[in-house]
Amino acid sequence: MPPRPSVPKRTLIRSRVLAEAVALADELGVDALSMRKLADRMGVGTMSLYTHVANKDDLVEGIVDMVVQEIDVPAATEDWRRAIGDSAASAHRVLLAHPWVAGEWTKRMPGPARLRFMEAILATLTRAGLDESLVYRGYHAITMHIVGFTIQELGYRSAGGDAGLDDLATGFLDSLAAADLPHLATHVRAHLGVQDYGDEFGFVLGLLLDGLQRAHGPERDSSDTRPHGFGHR
Amino acid sequence: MPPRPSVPKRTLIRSRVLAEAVALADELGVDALSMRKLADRMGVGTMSLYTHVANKDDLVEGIVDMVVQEIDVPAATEDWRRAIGDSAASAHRVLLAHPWVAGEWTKRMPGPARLRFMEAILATLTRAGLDESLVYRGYHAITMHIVGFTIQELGYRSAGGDAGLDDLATGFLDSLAAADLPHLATHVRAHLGVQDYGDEFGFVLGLLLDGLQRAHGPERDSSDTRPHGFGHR
DNA sequence: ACCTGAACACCGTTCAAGT
DNA sequence: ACCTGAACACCGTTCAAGT
Repeated sequence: MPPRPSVPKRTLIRSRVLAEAVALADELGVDALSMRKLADRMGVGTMSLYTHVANKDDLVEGIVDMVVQEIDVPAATEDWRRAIGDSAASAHRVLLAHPWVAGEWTKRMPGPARLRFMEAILATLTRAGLDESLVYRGYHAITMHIVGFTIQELGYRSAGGDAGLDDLATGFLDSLAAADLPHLATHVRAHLGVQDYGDEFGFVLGLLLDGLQRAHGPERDSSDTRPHGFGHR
Repeated sequence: MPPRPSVPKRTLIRSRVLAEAVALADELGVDALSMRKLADRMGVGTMSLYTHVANKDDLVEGIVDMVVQEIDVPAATEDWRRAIGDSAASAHRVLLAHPWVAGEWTKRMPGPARLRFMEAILATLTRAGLDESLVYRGYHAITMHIVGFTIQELGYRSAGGDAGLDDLATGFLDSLAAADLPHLATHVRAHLGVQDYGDEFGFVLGLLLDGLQRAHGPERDSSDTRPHGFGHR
Protein backbone atom coordinates (compact mmCIF):
# COMPACT_ATOMS: atom_id res chain seq x y z
CA MET A 1 0.00 0.00 0.00
CA PRO A 2 1.41 3.39 -0.95
CA PRO A 3 1.69 5.84 1.96
CA ARG A 4 -1.37 7.99 2.30
CA PRO A 5 -0.72 11.69 1.71
CA SER A 6 -0.69 13.95 4.78
CA VAL A 7 -4.30 13.88 5.85
CA PRO A 8 -4.97 15.64 9.19
CA LYS A 9 -3.36 13.22 11.62
CA ARG A 10 -1.60 16.28 12.90
CA THR A 11 -3.97 17.50 15.61
CA LEU A 12 -1.05 19.55 16.85
CA ILE A 13 0.64 22.43 15.15
CA ARG A 14 3.17 24.85 16.56
CA SER A 15 0.82 27.79 16.32
CA ARG A 16 -1.89 25.93 18.21
CA VAL A 17 0.59 24.90 20.90
CA LEU A 18 1.72 28.51 21.25
CA ALA A 19 -1.82 29.89 21.35
CA GLU A 20 -2.81 27.45 24.06
CA ALA A 21 0.38 28.22 25.98
CA VAL A 22 -0.42 31.95 25.90
CA ALA A 23 -3.85 31.23 27.34
CA LEU A 24 -2.37 29.06 30.07
CA ALA A 25 0.28 31.66 30.90
CA ASP A 26 -2.42 34.31 31.13
CA GLU A 27 -4.23 32.14 33.67
CA LEU A 28 -1.29 30.93 35.75
CA GLY A 29 1.70 33.08 34.91
CA VAL A 30 4.78 31.78 33.06
CA ASP A 31 6.40 30.40 36.17
CA ALA A 32 3.47 28.09 36.87
CA LEU A 33 3.16 27.07 33.24
CA SER A 34 4.58 23.58 32.78
CA MET A 35 4.97 21.29 29.81
CA ARG A 36 2.89 18.69 31.61
CA LYS A 37 -0.01 21.03 32.33
CA LEU A 38 0.04 22.36 28.78
CA ALA A 39 -0.02 18.84 27.35
CA ASP A 40 -2.86 17.81 29.68
CA ARG A 41 -4.89 20.84 28.68
CA MET A 42 -4.43 19.90 25.03
CA GLY A 43 -5.29 16.26 25.70
CA VAL A 44 -1.96 14.99 24.51
CA GLY A 45 1.12 13.26 25.91
CA THR A 46 3.71 15.58 27.42
CA MET A 47 6.44 14.58 25.03
CA SER A 48 4.29 15.25 21.98
CA LEU A 49 4.89 18.94 22.53
CA TYR A 50 8.56 18.45 21.79
CA THR A 51 7.82 17.75 18.14
CA HIS A 52 6.71 21.36 17.78
CA VAL A 53 8.91 23.09 20.26
CA ALA A 54 12.60 22.56 20.96
CA ASN A 55 12.24 22.93 24.73
CA LYS A 56 10.52 25.10 27.32
CA ASP A 57 12.78 28.06 26.56
CA ASP A 58 11.81 27.91 22.92
CA LEU A 59 8.16 27.71 23.92
CA VAL A 60 8.37 30.79 26.12
CA GLU A 61 10.33 32.70 23.49
CA GLY A 62 7.60 31.81 21.06
CA ILE A 63 4.68 32.95 23.20
CA VAL A 64 6.40 36.20 24.14
CA ASP A 65 6.83 37.10 20.50
CA MET A 66 3.28 36.00 19.78
CA VAL A 67 2.01 38.56 22.28
CA VAL A 68 4.41 41.25 21.06
CA GLN A 69 2.78 40.90 17.64
CA GLU A 70 -0.35 42.47 19.13
CA ILE A 71 1.44 45.78 19.71
CA ASP A 72 0.78 48.56 17.21
CA VAL A 73 4.01 49.69 15.64
CA PRO A 74 4.51 53.49 15.42
CA ALA A 75 2.74 54.95 12.40
CA ALA A 76 4.86 56.58 9.70
CA THR A 77 3.15 59.96 10.11
CA GLU A 78 4.41 63.50 10.36
CA ASP A 79 3.85 63.85 14.09
CA TRP A 80 6.60 61.68 15.60
CA ARG A 81 5.58 62.35 19.20
CA ARG A 82 2.09 61.14 18.54
CA ALA A 83 3.36 58.10 16.64
CA ILE A 84 5.62 57.12 19.53
CA GLY A 85 2.98 57.97 22.12
CA ASP A 86 0.30 55.86 20.45
CA SER A 87 2.59 52.90 19.99
CA ALA A 88 3.83 53.12 23.58
CA ALA A 89 0.24 53.23 24.81
CA SER A 90 -0.56 50.17 22.72
CA ALA A 91 2.45 48.33 24.15
CA HIS A 92 1.38 49.37 27.63
CA ARG A 93 -2.10 47.96 27.11
CA VAL A 94 -0.81 44.69 25.70
CA LEU A 95 1.72 44.20 28.48
CA LEU A 96 -0.94 44.83 31.12
CA ALA A 97 -3.26 42.33 29.45
CA HIS A 98 -0.56 39.63 29.56
CA PRO A 99 1.18 40.43 32.84
CA TRP A 100 3.85 37.75 32.49
CA VAL A 101 5.27 39.13 29.24
CA ALA A 102 7.09 42.23 30.51
CA GLY A 103 9.32 40.21 32.83
CA GLU A 104 10.30 37.84 30.03
CA TRP A 105 10.82 40.70 27.57
CA THR A 106 13.84 41.85 29.56
CA LYS A 107 15.36 38.40 29.96
CA ARG A 108 15.28 37.14 26.40
CA MET A 109 16.59 37.81 22.94
CA PRO A 110 14.04 39.59 20.78
CA GLY A 111 11.97 37.54 18.36
CA PRO A 112 10.87 38.75 14.91
CA ALA A 113 7.92 40.82 16.17
CA ARG A 114 10.03 42.61 18.74
CA LEU A 115 12.74 43.27 16.17
CA ARG A 116 10.15 44.94 13.93
CA PHE A 117 8.97 47.02 16.88
CA MET A 118 12.54 48.13 17.67
CA GLU A 119 13.19 48.99 14.05
CA ALA A 120 10.04 51.11 13.83
CA ILE A 121 10.88 53.13 16.96
CA LEU A 122 14.36 53.83 15.65
CA ALA A 123 13.01 54.73 12.22
CA THR A 124 10.56 57.17 13.78
CA LEU A 125 13.20 58.96 15.82
CA THR A 126 15.52 59.12 12.85
CA ARG A 127 12.80 60.53 10.62
CA ALA A 128 12.09 63.14 13.32
CA GLY A 129 15.53 64.52 12.60
CA LEU A 130 17.17 63.79 15.95
CA ASP A 131 20.91 63.50 15.63
CA GLU A 132 22.69 60.19 15.93
CA SER A 133 23.39 60.27 19.64
CA LEU A 134 19.89 61.47 20.49
CA VAL A 135 18.35 58.64 18.51
CA TYR A 136 20.58 56.21 20.35
CA ARG A 137 19.74 57.50 23.79
CA GLY A 138 16.15 58.38 23.08
CA TYR A 139 15.52 54.86 21.88
CA HIS A 140 16.84 53.47 25.15
CA ALA A 141 14.85 55.96 27.20
CA ILE A 142 11.61 55.10 25.42
CA THR A 143 11.89 51.32 25.45
CA MET A 144 13.14 51.45 29.03
CA HIS A 145 10.05 53.39 29.94
CA ILE A 146 7.62 51.11 28.16
CA VAL A 147 8.71 47.90 29.79
CA GLY A 148 10.24 49.29 32.97
CA PHE A 149 7.25 51.37 33.93
CA THR A 150 4.86 48.55 33.17
CA ILE A 151 6.86 46.06 35.20
CA GLN A 152 6.79 48.44 38.14
CA GLU A 153 3.09 48.98 37.74
CA LEU A 154 2.39 45.25 37.60
CA GLY A 155 4.52 44.83 40.69
CA TYR A 156 2.26 47.16 42.65
CA ARG A 157 -0.70 45.30 41.31
CA SER A 158 0.44 41.79 42.14
CA ALA A 159 2.91 42.10 45.00
CA GLY A 160 0.35 40.97 47.51
CA GLY A 161 -1.14 38.18 45.48
CA ASP A 162 -4.83 38.59 44.83
CA ALA A 163 -5.83 40.03 48.16
CA GLY A 164 -7.91 43.11 47.40
CA LEU A 165 -5.41 45.89 46.84
CA ASP A 166 -7.19 48.14 49.29
CA ASP A 167 -7.16 45.61 52.11
CA LEU A 168 -3.50 45.06 51.47
CA ALA A 169 -2.73 48.76 51.53
CA THR A 170 -4.70 49.50 54.66
CA GLY A 171 -2.99 46.66 56.49
CA PHE A 172 0.23 48.04 55.08
CA LEU A 173 -0.57 51.49 56.41
CA ASP A 174 -0.66 50.23 59.98
CA SER A 175 2.83 48.80 59.70
CA LEU A 176 3.98 52.05 58.15
CA ALA A 177 2.65 54.03 61.08
CA ALA A 178 4.49 51.67 63.41
CA ALA A 179 7.76 52.19 61.58
CA ASP A 180 8.62 55.84 61.12
CA LEU A 181 7.69 56.43 57.48
CA PRO A 182 5.33 59.42 57.25
CA HIS A 183 5.92 60.36 53.62
CA LEU A 184 5.40 56.79 52.52
CA ALA A 185 2.16 56.63 54.47
CA THR A 186 0.98 59.76 52.67
CA HIS A 187 1.94 58.26 49.34
CA VAL A 188 0.05 55.04 49.98
CA ARG A 189 -2.98 57.05 51.08
CA ALA A 190 -2.78 58.93 47.78
CA HIS A 191 -2.83 55.59 45.97
CA LEU A 192 -5.96 54.64 47.89
CA GLY A 193 -7.69 57.99 47.49
CA VAL A 194 -8.28 59.73 44.20
CA GLN A 195 -6.32 56.73 43.00
CA ASP A 196 -5.15 58.43 39.91
CA TYR A 197 -3.70 61.74 38.88
CA GLY A 198 -4.48 60.71 35.33
CA ASP A 199 -2.34 58.89 32.83
CA GLU A 200 0.85 58.16 34.80
CA PHE A 201 2.39 56.19 31.97
CA GLY A 202 1.81 58.97 29.46
CA PHE A 203 2.96 61.63 31.88
CA VAL A 204 6.39 60.09 32.34
CA LEU A 205 6.70 59.37 28.62
CA GLY A 206 5.85 63.03 28.07
CA LEU A 207 8.71 64.05 30.36
CA LEU A 208 11.09 61.97 28.27
CA LEU A 209 9.84 63.14 24.87
CA ASP A 210 9.86 66.76 26.07
CA GLY A 211 13.47 66.31 27.05
CA LEU A 212 14.41 64.81 23.70
CA GLN A 213 12.61 67.53 21.81
CA ARG A 214 14.28 70.25 23.85
CA ALA A 215 17.73 68.73 23.44
CA HIS A 216 17.12 68.64 19.72
CA GLY A 217 14.85 71.56 18.97
CA PRO A 218 16.26 74.37 16.80
CA GLU A 219 14.74 76.96 19.14
CA ARG A 220 16.85 76.15 22.17
CA ASP A 221 16.53 78.65 24.97
CA SER A 222 19.56 79.64 26.98
CA SER A 223 18.40 78.49 30.42
CA ASP A 224 20.38 75.64 31.90
CA THR A 225 17.47 73.27 32.13
CA ARG A 226 18.59 71.25 29.16
CA PRO A 227 19.70 67.74 30.03
CA HIS A 228 23.17 67.88 31.43
CA GLY A 229 26.00 65.41 31.11
CA PHE A 230 25.30 65.00 27.46
CA GLY A 231 28.46 64.77 25.41
CA HIS A 232 28.60 64.55 21.67
CA ARG A 233 30.63 61.60 20.55
CA MET B 1 21.10 16.85 84.93
CA PRO B 2 19.93 20.43 84.48
CA PRO B 3 19.74 21.60 80.84
CA ARG B 4 22.91 23.31 79.74
CA PRO B 5 22.49 26.97 78.87
CA SER B 6 22.60 27.88 75.21
CA VAL B 7 26.23 27.25 74.30
CA PRO B 8 27.00 27.64 70.57
CA LYS B 9 25.36 24.54 69.18
CA ARG B 10 23.77 26.95 66.75
CA THR B 11 26.22 26.89 63.85
CA LEU B 12 23.46 28.43 61.81
CA ILE B 13 21.92 31.83 62.17
CA ARG B 14 19.49 33.57 59.86
CA SER B 15 21.99 36.26 58.93
CA ARG B 16 24.60 33.67 57.99
CA VAL B 17 22.07 31.76 55.90
CA LEU B 18 21.08 34.97 54.10
CA ALA B 19 24.67 36.04 53.52
CA GLU B 20 25.54 32.68 52.02
CA ALA B 21 22.38 32.74 49.92
CA VAL B 22 23.34 36.15 48.50
CA ALA B 23 26.73 34.76 47.51
CA LEU B 24 25.13 31.75 45.87
CA ALA B 25 22.59 33.89 44.03
CA ASP B 26 25.41 36.12 42.78
CA GLU B 27 27.09 33.03 41.35
CA LEU B 28 24.10 31.21 39.89
CA GLY B 29 21.20 33.66 39.76
CA VAL B 30 18.08 33.33 41.95
CA ASP B 31 16.37 30.89 39.65
CA ALA B 32 19.18 28.38 39.97
CA LEU B 33 19.50 28.90 43.70
CA SER B 34 17.93 25.96 45.51
CA MET B 35 17.45 25.08 49.15
CA ARG B 36 19.40 21.88 48.58
CA LYS B 37 22.39 23.61 46.99
CA LEU B 38 22.43 26.25 49.70
CA ALA B 39 22.34 23.61 52.44
CA ASP B 40 25.12 21.61 50.76
CA ARG B 41 27.30 24.68 50.48
CA MET B 42 26.82 25.31 54.19
CA GLY B 43 27.52 21.68 55.05
CA VAL B 44 24.14 21.14 56.61
CA GLY B 45 20.97 19.12 55.99
CA THR B 46 18.49 20.75 53.65
CA MET B 47 15.73 20.90 56.23
CA SER B 48 17.93 22.66 58.77
CA LEU B 49 17.49 25.84 56.76
CA TYR B 50 13.81 25.84 57.60
CA THR B 51 14.53 26.63 61.23
CA HIS B 52 15.80 30.03 60.14
CA VAL B 53 13.68 30.72 57.13
CA ALA B 54 9.95 30.11 56.65
CA ASN B 55 10.31 28.92 53.05
CA LYS B 56 12.10 29.79 49.83
CA ASP B 57 9.98 32.90 49.32
CA ASP B 58 10.97 34.18 52.72
CA LEU B 59 14.60 33.44 51.93
CA VAL B 60 14.52 35.38 48.66
CA GLU B 61 12.66 38.26 50.27
CA GLY B 62 15.38 38.32 52.90
CA ILE B 63 18.31 38.37 50.50
CA VAL B 64 16.73 41.04 48.32
CA ASP B 65 16.38 43.34 51.30
CA MET B 66 19.89 42.48 52.43
CA VAL B 67 21.25 43.76 49.11
CA VAL B 68 18.97 46.82 49.13
CA GLN B 69 20.62 47.81 52.41
CA GLU B 70 23.80 48.51 50.45
CA ILE B 71 22.15 51.37 48.57
CA ASP B 72 22.94 54.90 49.74
CA VAL B 73 19.77 56.70 50.69
CA PRO B 74 19.44 60.28 49.36
CA ALA B 75 21.29 62.76 51.55
CA ALA B 76 19.26 65.43 53.34
CA THR B 77 21.09 68.27 51.64
CA GLU B 78 20.00 71.48 49.97
CA ASP B 79 20.52 70.26 46.42
CA TRP B 80 17.69 67.78 45.88
CA ARG B 81 18.69 66.92 42.33
CA ARG B 82 22.13 65.94 43.46
CA ALA B 83 20.75 63.96 46.40
CA ILE B 84 18.44 61.99 44.12
CA GLY B 85 21.09 61.62 41.45
CA ASP B 86 23.71 60.25 43.85
CA SER B 87 21.29 57.82 45.44
CA ALA B 88 20.03 56.64 42.06
CA ALA B 89 23.61 56.10 40.92
CA SER B 90 24.29 54.09 44.07
CA ALA B 91 21.20 51.96 43.47
CA HIS B 92 22.29 51.48 39.87
CA ARG B 93 25.71 50.25 40.95
CA VAL B 94 24.30 47.87 43.55
CA LEU B 95 21.72 46.41 41.17
CA LEU B 96 24.39 45.83 38.53
CA ALA B 97 26.61 44.10 41.08
CA HIS B 98 23.79 41.70 42.05
CA PRO B 99 22.06 41.19 38.70
CA TRP B 100 19.29 38.99 40.09
CA VAL B 101 17.95 41.63 42.49
CA ALA B 102 16.25 44.03 40.06
CA GLY B 103 13.92 41.35 38.73
CA GLU B 104 12.85 40.34 42.24
CA TRP B 105 12.48 43.97 43.32
CA THR B 106 9.51 44.34 41.02
CA LYS B 107 7.84 41.08 42.01
CA ARG B 108 7.87 41.37 45.80
CA MET B 109 6.62 43.42 48.67
CA PRO B 110 9.29 45.80 49.96
CA GLY B 111 11.28 44.81 53.03
CA PRO B 112 12.46 47.27 55.70
CA ALA B 113 15.49 48.53 53.75
CA ARG B 114 13.44 49.21 50.66
CA LEU B 115 10.77 50.98 52.71
CA ARG B 116 13.45 53.30 54.11
CA PHE B 117 14.69 53.95 50.59
CA MET B 118 11.18 54.79 49.38
CA GLU B 119 10.58 57.07 52.35
CA ALA B 120 13.82 58.96 51.73
CA ILE B 121 13.04 59.59 48.06
CA LEU B 122 9.58 60.91 48.93
CA ALA B 123 11.00 63.06 51.73
CA THR B 124 13.56 64.55 49.34
CA LEU B 125 10.96 65.47 46.72
CA THR B 126 8.67 66.92 49.37
CA ARG B 127 11.47 68.99 50.86
CA ALA B 128 12.26 70.25 47.36
CA GLY B 129 8.88 71.94 47.43
CA LEU B 130 7.20 70.00 44.62
CA ASP B 131 3.45 70.00 45.01
CA GLU B 132 1.54 66.92 46.05
CA SER B 133 0.80 65.54 42.62
CA LEU B 134 4.34 66.15 41.37
CA VAL B 135 5.78 64.31 44.35
CA TYR B 136 3.44 61.44 43.62
CA ARG B 137 4.30 61.20 39.95
CA GLY B 138 7.93 62.17 40.30
CA TYR B 139 8.43 59.39 42.80
CA HIS B 140 7.05 56.85 40.34
CA ALA B 141 9.10 58.23 37.49
CA ILE B 142 12.32 58.02 39.50
CA THR B 143 11.88 54.56 40.98
CA MET B 144 10.62 53.32 37.65
CA HIS B 145 13.77 54.59 36.06
CA ILE B 146 16.12 53.12 38.64
CA VAL B 147 14.88 49.56 38.41
CA GLY B 148 13.39 49.63 34.93
CA PHE B 149 16.46 51.03 33.24
CA THR B 150 18.74 48.66 35.10
CA ILE B 151 16.61 45.64 34.22
CA GLN B 152 16.76 46.64 30.57
CA GLU B 153 20.50 47.14 30.77
CA LEU B 154 21.03 43.75 32.39
CA GLY B 155 18.86 42.22 29.71
CA TYR B 156 21.19 43.48 27.00
CA ARG B 157 24.09 42.19 29.00
CA SER B 158 22.80 38.69 29.63
CA ALA B 159 20.32 37.95 26.86
CA GLY B 160 22.82 35.79 25.03
CA GLY B 161 24.20 34.00 28.06
CA ASP B 162 27.92 34.48 28.51
CA ALA B 163 28.92 34.43 24.88
CA GLY B 164 31.12 37.46 24.33
CA LEU B 165 28.75 40.34 23.70
CA ASP B 166 30.62 41.33 20.58
CA ASP B 167 30.44 37.87 19.03
CA LEU B 168 26.77 37.77 19.78
CA ALA B 169 26.16 41.18 18.25
CA THR B 170 28.14 40.51 15.11
CA GLY B 171 26.25 37.25 14.58
CA PHE B 172 23.13 39.23 15.27
CA LEU B 173 24.08 41.81 12.66
CA ASP B 174 24.08 39.22 9.91
CA SER B 175 20.54 38.16 10.71
CA LEU B 176 19.52 41.81 10.81
CA ALA B 177 20.91 42.39 7.35
CA ALA B 178 18.97 39.38 6.13
CA ALA B 179 15.76 40.71 7.57
CA ASP B 180 15.04 44.27 6.54
CA LEU B 181 16.01 46.24 9.62
CA PRO B 182 18.50 48.96 8.65
CA HIS B 183 17.97 51.30 11.61
CA LEU B 184 18.35 48.47 14.04
CA ALA B 185 21.57 47.39 12.34
CA THR B 186 22.90 50.92 12.74
CA HIS B 187 21.91 50.94 16.40
CA VAL B 188 23.65 47.66 17.12
CA ARG B 189 26.76 48.93 15.35
CA ALA B 190 26.67 51.98 17.62
CA HIS B 191 26.59 49.65 20.60
CA LEU B 192 29.65 47.88 19.25
CA GLY B 193 31.52 51.02 18.29
CA VAL B 194 32.23 53.94 20.59
CA GLN B 195 30.14 51.76 22.86
CA ASP B 196 29.09 54.63 25.03
CA TYR B 197 27.79 58.11 24.62
CA GLY B 198 28.52 58.58 28.30
CA ASP B 199 26.34 57.98 31.31
CA GLU B 200 23.13 56.63 29.78
CA PHE B 201 21.52 56.02 33.14
CA GLY B 202 22.24 59.55 34.33
CA PHE B 203 21.16 61.07 31.03
CA VAL B 204 17.68 59.61 31.20
CA LEU B 205 17.37 60.46 34.89
CA GLY B 206 18.37 63.99 33.93
CA LEU B 207 15.54 64.12 31.40
CA LEU B 208 13.09 63.14 34.13
CA LEU B 209 14.41 65.52 36.78
CA ASP B 210 14.52 68.36 34.24
CA GLY B 211 10.90 67.70 33.48
CA LEU B 212 9.90 67.71 37.14
CA GLN B 213 11.84 70.88 37.79
CA ARG B 214 10.26 72.63 34.84
CA ALA B 215 6.76 71.52 35.78
CA HIS B 216 7.38 72.90 39.21
CA GLY B 217 9.73 75.83 38.72
CA PRO B 218 8.40 79.32 39.56
CA GLU B 219 9.94 80.67 36.35
CA ARG B 220 7.77 78.77 33.91
CA ASP B 221 8.14 79.89 30.36
CA SER B 222 5.14 80.09 28.09
CA SER B 223 6.25 77.62 25.44
CA ASP B 224 4.18 74.49 25.23
CA THR B 225 7.03 72.14 25.97
CA ARG B 226 5.86 71.52 29.52
CA PRO B 227 4.64 68.00 30.13
CA HIS B 228 1.16 67.69 28.78
CA GLY B 229 -1.71 65.65 30.07
CA PHE B 230 -0.96 66.75 33.57
CA GLY B 231 -4.07 67.46 35.56
CA HIS B 232 -4.18 68.79 39.08
CA ARG B 233 -6.31 66.65 41.28
C1' DA C 1 7.05 12.63 10.76
C1' DC C 2 4.52 12.40 14.73
C1' DC C 3 3.25 10.70 19.16
C1' DT C 4 4.04 8.07 23.50
C1' DG C 5 5.17 6.27 28.65
C1' DA C 6 8.89 5.05 31.56
C1' DA C 7 12.83 6.77 33.66
C1' DC C 8 16.36 10.22 35.37
C1' DA C 9 17.87 14.03 37.76
C1' DC C 10 16.27 17.59 39.75
C1' DC C 11 12.81 20.83 42.70
C1' DG C 12 10.17 22.73 47.54
C1' DT C 13 8.19 21.13 51.43
C1' DT C 14 5.68 17.82 55.03
C1' DC C 15 6.36 14.66 58.49
C1' DA C 16 8.03 11.77 62.12
C1' DA C 17 12.01 11.29 64.52
C1' DG C 18 16.04 12.38 66.85
C1' DT C 19 19.22 15.73 70.17
C1' DA D 1 15.07 24.89 70.06
C1' DC D 2 17.57 22.96 66.56
C1' DC D 3 18.77 19.59 63.20
C1' DT D 4 17.84 15.45 60.25
C1' DG D 5 16.60 11.77 56.26
C1' DA D 6 12.81 9.66 54.04
C1' DA D 7 8.94 10.57 51.38
C1' DC D 8 5.55 13.19 48.42
C1' DA D 9 4.18 15.79 44.69
C1' DC D 10 5.92 18.20 41.45
C1' DC D 11 9.49 19.80 37.48
C1' DG D 12 12.17 19.49 32.30
C1' DT D 13 14.04 16.37 29.40
C1' DT D 14 16.39 11.81 27.44
C1' DC D 15 15.52 7.55 25.53
C1' DA D 16 13.68 3.55 23.32
C1' DA D 17 9.62 2.30 21.31
C1' DG D 18 5.61 2.52 18.75
C1' DT D 19 2.52 4.42 14.35
